[in-house]
Amino acid sequence: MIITRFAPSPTGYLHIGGLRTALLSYLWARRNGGKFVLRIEDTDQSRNNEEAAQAILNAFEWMGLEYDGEITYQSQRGDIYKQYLQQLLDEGKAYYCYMSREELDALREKQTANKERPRYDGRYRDFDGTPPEGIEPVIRIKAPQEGTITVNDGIKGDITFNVDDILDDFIIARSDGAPTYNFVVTIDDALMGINEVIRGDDHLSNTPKQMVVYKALGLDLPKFYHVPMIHNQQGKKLSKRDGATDVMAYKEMGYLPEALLNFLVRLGWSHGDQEIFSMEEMKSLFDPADINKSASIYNVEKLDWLNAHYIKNLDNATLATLLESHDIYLLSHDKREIILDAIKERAKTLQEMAKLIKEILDTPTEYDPKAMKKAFKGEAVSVLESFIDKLQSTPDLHLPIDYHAVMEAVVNDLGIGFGKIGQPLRVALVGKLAGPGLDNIMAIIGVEETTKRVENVIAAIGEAT
RNA sequence: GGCCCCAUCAUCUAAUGGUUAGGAUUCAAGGUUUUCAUCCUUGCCAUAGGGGUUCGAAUCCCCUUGGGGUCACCA
Repeated sequence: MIITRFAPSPTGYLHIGGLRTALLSYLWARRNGGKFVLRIEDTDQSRNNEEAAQAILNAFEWMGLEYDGEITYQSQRGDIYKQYLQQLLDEGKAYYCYMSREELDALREKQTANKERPRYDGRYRDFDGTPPEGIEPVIRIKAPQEGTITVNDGIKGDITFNVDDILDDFIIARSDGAPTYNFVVTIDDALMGINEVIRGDDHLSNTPKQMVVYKALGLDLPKFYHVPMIHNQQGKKLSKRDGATDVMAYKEMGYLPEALLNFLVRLGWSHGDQEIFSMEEMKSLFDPADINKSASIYNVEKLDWLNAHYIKNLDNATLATLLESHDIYLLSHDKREIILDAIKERAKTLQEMAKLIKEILDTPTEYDPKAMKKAFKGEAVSVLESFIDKLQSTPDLHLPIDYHAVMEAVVNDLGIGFGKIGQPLRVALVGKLAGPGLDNIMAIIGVEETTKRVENVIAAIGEAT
């Protein structure tokens, strides 16, 4: 059975790049009927906090990503790590190193000055003398000192490192006894039965180290997939300065989870010419082996297009529910269907939808001067007056077609084109020259409010002249 | 700087030795729409450069250039 994982360190919110590797791991597990587990890497006490872990969970919930089993917290597994640390010590595969930070720094400085690679020189590797006083030792692992290590990556193929270029006896436990990242990741992945690791390729250089730990512990290696990074417009790794990187910020901006997931799965992966993927399709089609080797640039325009697509295809009840977090309450509004049908093809985000709905529901408080100038030349005022008369004298106005009939009657009576009434009426209703169909707007706000808005604009024209 | 990775339209990608290099987003034009948006049609735009191998190269090899990642008692 394939078991994948997502292992964030809770130092803040869930990052969009993290969400992507989580999604890919999730999809691959689901496609294979395997498991997708979650591990919180909270070993660094000073940087972690509970809110951050909760924020990650919230984002998972919003996205609809379900993990299997219980969450593993590294902070609760100290005893396990100690046990394996002791095992390596007992087997002579790791050792105490009494070098002080100052000595280490000095060594590194000297090496850098000599244009050598900064590395630990192994001075305590075979030490059996009396340890110096007053030094709390770190534990280092005996890493191979020659030869090569090859990572068999499922995306990039075989990558061979020269041990001499990249390794030294790296620290697996700090002087306070706390185990380090490359050590605990290995133990956890192995103990949790994770056999397929899908992670960002910024981890590629960690992999040889982790392989050293796997080997020392006699554990089976998982299959690795190192997914290329997401870059910003400048071609650099996406960072906080690049705008929205917090997954939950997308909720606030009015993006739908399905749009964001669809967008992320298509970054670096494709299936023929298909652009739209439902969750079910992703689960049955995604394969990490098909991921591109190159980094991809994060491009909001495609996300906007996808989001608009998903909004258009959402049913109105769901839409109304979602809009409540954007201060629009339509669930029991009697014109709900007309409103949403009129708006949902015009917005890229829920936030934008909310704005457009407010523009219809709220009486305009100001008029775009350019629109006024353009709409109110010639007989516009008297056309509007005729329209109001007709409106008042027509009974049973409910649906958009009813209002449309009134407009039609007026243009026929006066022998004018639709534009002659459409433009001034539009300015009266929403204050500008763009927006949904006039018949829809009037059906939503009703005869009384329509009349009021027309009277308002006529009054405003009177003031202006 | 050492090591590693990468390279097809502006962007996301397809084409696993033979295609007029395809699709999508963006942009532009036209149509539909009283307007705007949607939608439909059309258009613009790419194999980084140089050498090989081959009847034939975006595809395989080498070099160059460019970009990225990583080098902690962080994760």
